[in-house]
Amino acid sequence: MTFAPKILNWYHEHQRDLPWRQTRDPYKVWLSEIILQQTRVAQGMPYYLRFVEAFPTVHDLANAPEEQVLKLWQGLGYYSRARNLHATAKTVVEDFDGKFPDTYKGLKSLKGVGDYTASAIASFCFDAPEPVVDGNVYRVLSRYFGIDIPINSTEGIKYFKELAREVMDSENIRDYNQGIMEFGAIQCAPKKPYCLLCPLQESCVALQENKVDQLPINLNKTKIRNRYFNYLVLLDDDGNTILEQRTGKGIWQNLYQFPLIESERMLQAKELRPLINENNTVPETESLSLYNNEPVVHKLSHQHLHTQFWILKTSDILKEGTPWEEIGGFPVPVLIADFIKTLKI
DNA sequence: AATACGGGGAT
DNA sequence: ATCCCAGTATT
Repeated sequence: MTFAPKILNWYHEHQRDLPWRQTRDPYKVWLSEIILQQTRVAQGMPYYLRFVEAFPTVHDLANAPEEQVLKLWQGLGYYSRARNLHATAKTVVEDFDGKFPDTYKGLKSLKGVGDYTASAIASFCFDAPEPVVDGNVYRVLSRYFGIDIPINSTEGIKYFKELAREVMDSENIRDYNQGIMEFGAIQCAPKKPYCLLCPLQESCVALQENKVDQLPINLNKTKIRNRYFNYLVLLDDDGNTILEQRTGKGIWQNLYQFPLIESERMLQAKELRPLINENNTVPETESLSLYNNEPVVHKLSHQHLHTQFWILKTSDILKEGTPWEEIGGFPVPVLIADFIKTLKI
C-alpha cells in the first residue's frame, strides 16, 4: 500500500470531530481557514464558534462594522486577517451575489486567500483535486520522502507543492487533504512523533535514516527589534480617558490604544515630560506617575515591546474622551487589554 | 528572495 | 528560551 491510502486509513481511525468538518458551506470553511492560518486548532476554536454565532452568513459579516469584526478577532493576532476577512465578505456579497467562487483560481483572487487556503476551500467544498500544503504537510512529506530542501525557500515551496500533487488521492481529495494535515498535527508531530506505532514507519525515509528530528529544514532566522513604548493613560475627574486608533503601516492596524510616545530607550518621568508637552492632543496634567516600575515586555514575532504605562491625572475635562467603563468595547492589542485588566480606577 | 505580521502553547 | 502553529501580503 502506498502513501495516500495509508493516510486515508489513518485519518478514518483518528480524525478529530471539528465543527468545520461537518459542513461544505464555503462561508464556514473559509471562515475556519482564515482563523486557522498560523493558529492552532485549540486557540482558533472559540473564535470560530463566536464568529459563526455573531455572523451566521456572509451577509451578516459583510454588513457588520469593521470595529465589531476586529473586536471579535481581538487576541488572535495577525489582524490583517480580520480586515481582509471583512473586505472579502463585502466582495462576495457585492460582486458575487453572496456566493463564493468554486475554483482554486477564483478563490485565490479573494483578499487573504493564498495558495493554501484556496486549495483547502476548493477541495473541501467542491472536491477540486488541489493539494493543500501547510506546515503539517511540509513536515510529513519532508520526513516520509527524506527531502532536505528548505521548506521556506522558493525552490522548496515549488518542490513540495509538486510532490504533494503527485502523491495526493484525487478521488478522495477532501478526506485526503484533511487527513494529511491531521496526520501531521497528531501523529507526525514536530517534537516526539509517534514513530514506533506509525503506519508509515516501514517506508519513511527519515525514520530509516534516523533524521526525523532534523526534518523539515526551515531557514528561519528572524531578528528581533527592541522598541520602547510609553503609553499615556489620561484620567479626568469624570472618569474619562483617551483612546486613539492606530493607522498606517505597522503592527495592530486599526486597533485602539492609549496615546503613545515611542522612544529610543526607557525613559524617566523628567525625560518624558517635555515630550508630552510637544504632543498637543494631551492637556495640562496635574500629576504624572509611572504605573509599572518594571517595563512590561510584550513579545511579538519580530519585535519586543518594552512598555511603560504612565498615569496622567488632569483637572481638564477630556471632551473627546471615552468613559473608562466603555473602553472594553474597543478592539485593542493584548498588551493594552492586559493592562486595562490590572488597573482599577 | 526576504521580511513583516500576534499570540499562545508545548518542550 | 525556542519552536511553530490548517499562511498571506508586501517590499
